[in-house]
Amino acid sequence: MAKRADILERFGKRVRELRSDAGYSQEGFAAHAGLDRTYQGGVERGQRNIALRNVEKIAKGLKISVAELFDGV
Amino acid sequence: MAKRADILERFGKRVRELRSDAGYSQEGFAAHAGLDRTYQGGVERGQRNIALRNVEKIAKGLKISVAELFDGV
DNA sequence: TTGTGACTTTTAGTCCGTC
DNA sequence: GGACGGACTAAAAGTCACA
Repeated sequence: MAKRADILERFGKRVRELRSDAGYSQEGFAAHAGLDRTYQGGVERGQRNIALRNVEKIAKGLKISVAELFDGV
Repeated sequence: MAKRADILERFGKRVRELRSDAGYSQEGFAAHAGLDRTYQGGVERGQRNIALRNVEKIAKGLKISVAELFDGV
């Protein structure tokens, strides 16, 4: 599958920025958002083709909209 | 799993609007975006928890950014 | 032109761990 | 605090025939 991971990488990078700006560790944020800690790490590394429901969990965990989460992605 | 399908439904509705505003049928758009006709239909009906790579296909098919696609969702 | 159920294959997503 | 691996289960991807 995996052609170029760009959208996943850009998304992961964006999540990492927002998550760390919010003062969370990966593990802390994952617990907060209701995700697995290894999954969160994989998303931030651009290795996970995350589905919409989990995108929403991240947006909610960051207290922003999904559109904002994709801003610049 | 499935709590309320809202994000999927709202996303599907948004896709349907944009797709039909762009003058495409489901079938025509699906072919254009590289998806199956019935898959596209399922997305628009909020029945598919679509992952990021396919979200991107739809955004590209509509010639907008993913952030724009989620605008108002 | 779209909805829908059913189906197989692939991958998302969880959970254990180590470095 | 984060990267990464293995093994597993749940669910997404993708396709079909029929309404």
